[in-house]
Amino acid sequence: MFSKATEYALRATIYIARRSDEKNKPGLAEIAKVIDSPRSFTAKILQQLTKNNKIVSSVRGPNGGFFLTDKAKKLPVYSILKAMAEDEVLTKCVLGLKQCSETKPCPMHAQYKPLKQQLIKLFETKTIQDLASEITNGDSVIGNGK
Amino acid sequence: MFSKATEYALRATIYIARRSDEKNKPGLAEIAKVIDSPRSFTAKILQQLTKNNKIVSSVRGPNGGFFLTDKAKKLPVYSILKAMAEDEVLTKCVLGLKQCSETKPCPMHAQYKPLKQQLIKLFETKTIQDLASEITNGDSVIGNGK
DNA sequence: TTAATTAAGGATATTTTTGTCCTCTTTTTT
DNA sequence: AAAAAAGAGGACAAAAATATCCTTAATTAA
Ligand code: FES
Ligand code: FES
Repeated sequence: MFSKATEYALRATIYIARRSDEKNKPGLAEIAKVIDSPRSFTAKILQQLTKNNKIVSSVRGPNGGFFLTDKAKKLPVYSILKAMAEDEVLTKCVLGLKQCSETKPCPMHAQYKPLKQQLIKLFETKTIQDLASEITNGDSVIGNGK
Repeated sequence: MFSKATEYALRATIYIARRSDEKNKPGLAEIAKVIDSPRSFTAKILQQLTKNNKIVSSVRGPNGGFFLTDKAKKLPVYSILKAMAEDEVLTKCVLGLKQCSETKPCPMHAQYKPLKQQLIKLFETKTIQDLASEITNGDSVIGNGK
C-alpha cells in the first residue's frame, strides 16, 4: 500500500512518540533497530520529517536524538502521509484514472468510494499519540520489542 | 495503491473484456490509446496476463488482437492482482510489519482490519465482467472514450 | 578546550519500476 | 508464394525508490 519509506516513517514516528519526553530521546541506532529498518535510510526519512514538516524534532550531540513535542503527538497519522507525499495513495482512483470523480467514475468507483472514505477518515482521526498509546498499553507492537 | 503496471493491467483487461468477442479483438494500439497507457509497456503487461495466468488470450496476424474467453470474464478482479503479483498490497500489514497477525498486531491493525477485509472482499467478489458491464451501461469509464 | 557523541547533509551505489526499440514468429490476405 | 499485419520476446534505457558511506556541524561531558 505505502512505500517502504512511508512505512518506516510511520513506524519510526510512532516509536519516537512512545519513547520520547524531555529527558529521553531515542537515537537513530535504537530506532532503526527496534522498527527493523535500514539505519542510514531511516536517517534520511527522519530528516525529511524533521526539516520541512516539523513532525519530528531532534537534537544533536551526546544524549541527543529524536523526539515529538506534545503538539506533534496530537497530529493525525495522515500528516505523516502528507509529509512523505503519499497521501494521494488514499485519494486517487484505484484504477489509476487521472481524476477520481463522480462525473466520470471508473467501474470500481461506486463500491470503492465508501471504503476509501473510511480509510481516509481512519488516518485523519487517529493521532500519532493514539497509536503510541496502543503500544504502551501492550495492545500492539511496532517492531522487535521495547 | 497499486503500481502503474497493475493499473494498466486492470484497465486493459476490463477494456478487452468489454470490447472483445469471437469476431472483435482490440489490438495493442487501440487498447493503449483508449486506456491511456504507454504502448510498449502495455504490451509487456498483456504478455504477462496472457502467458502464465491465462486471463487474457491473444491471436497474432491480421485482425488479431486480445480477447477474453467467457470463462476468463467471470474471474474475480482479484485474479488480475494475483497475476501481477500485487495481491499482497491488500493483505499485508499497513505499517509494514512482517506479519499481519492477531497475536502481534500493529497499532493500526484493530481498526484497519475490517476495512482491509472489505477491500479484499470487493476485489474477490467483483468479476471482470461486472466491471466491463458498468462501462457498457454507461455508468462509468475506463479511459478516453469508446 | 578537547574529545566524544550524535544528527545533518552530500555524494554515490544498487535495485526496482517504468518504458522503448528492434527482431522474430504467427496468421491472414492478395 | 509473397506481402502485410499483428503479437511475442529479448535487449536495452531511463527514472525512481531504496540504501550506504563519508564528511560536517552541533552539543555535551570530561
Ligand atoms: S474514479 Fe476510480 S476510484 Fe473514483
Ligand atoms: S498487523 Fe498491521 S495491519 Fe495487521
